[in-house]
Amino acid sequence: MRFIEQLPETSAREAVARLAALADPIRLRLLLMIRHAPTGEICACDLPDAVGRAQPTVSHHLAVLVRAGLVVREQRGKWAWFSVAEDEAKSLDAIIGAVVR
Amino acid sequence: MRFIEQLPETSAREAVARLAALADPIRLRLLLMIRHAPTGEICACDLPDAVGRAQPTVSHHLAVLVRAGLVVREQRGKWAWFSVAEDEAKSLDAIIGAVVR
DNA sequence: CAGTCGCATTGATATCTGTCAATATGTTTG
DNA sequence: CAAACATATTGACAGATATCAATGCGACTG
Repeated sequence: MRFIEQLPETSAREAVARLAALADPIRLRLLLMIRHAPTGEICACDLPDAVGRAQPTVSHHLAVLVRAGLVVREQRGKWAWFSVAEDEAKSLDAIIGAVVR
Repeated sequence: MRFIEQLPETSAREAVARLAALADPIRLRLLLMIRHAPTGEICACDLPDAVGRAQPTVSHHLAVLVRAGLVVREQRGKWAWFSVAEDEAKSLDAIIGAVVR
């Protein structure tokens, strides 16, 4: 582990971006629902009701998670399915375990 | 590990608060400097120069870290010293290790 | 005890973010 | 292909946040 002062700008920005993506209650809930889904993925159609936000709001939050590279979107027919990015699963579990009491 | 949907409101809020405290480039740098300081603590007097921000700005960010419970402030004579909260060190290392590439 | 020094607080401002209504886009189905 | 449906995008707005100059407040020091 290097000091962040020595990290290239882009790595520091990406680290903050990942943290910022998690630092919202709705996104954290979305991410945990996806992470713990029995099949490993969740249909976007279920999410607005699940988190109590309007459809565009959920879409926005999902876009943030995808843009941060934490979540992957797959269109399957009419529906969009979201799963945790494979190479992020370990990191996410570590972060969540460290941050949730 | 419980699902966050089942967590009491306050725990969810605290989790997000810890993440939000880290989700800023200046605060992340401050925290890493404190965490990696040879003596385990750093004098506030060195920080504005170290991160390239004005003194009130740094004071503000330090206050955020303290309020989130990640960092402890100790007044020693004229100077204020900051160290990582003892019970947060492990969690912080886990988070930082998972988020910094 | 008056002056200086270190840091916090206040106030002002610009930018960012979460939210939803309205609308657009793309997919399925009749 | 037209209608219906699922999701994304746009636009608007309120609230949060990062920043610094100015100021306040303790604590040392001469």
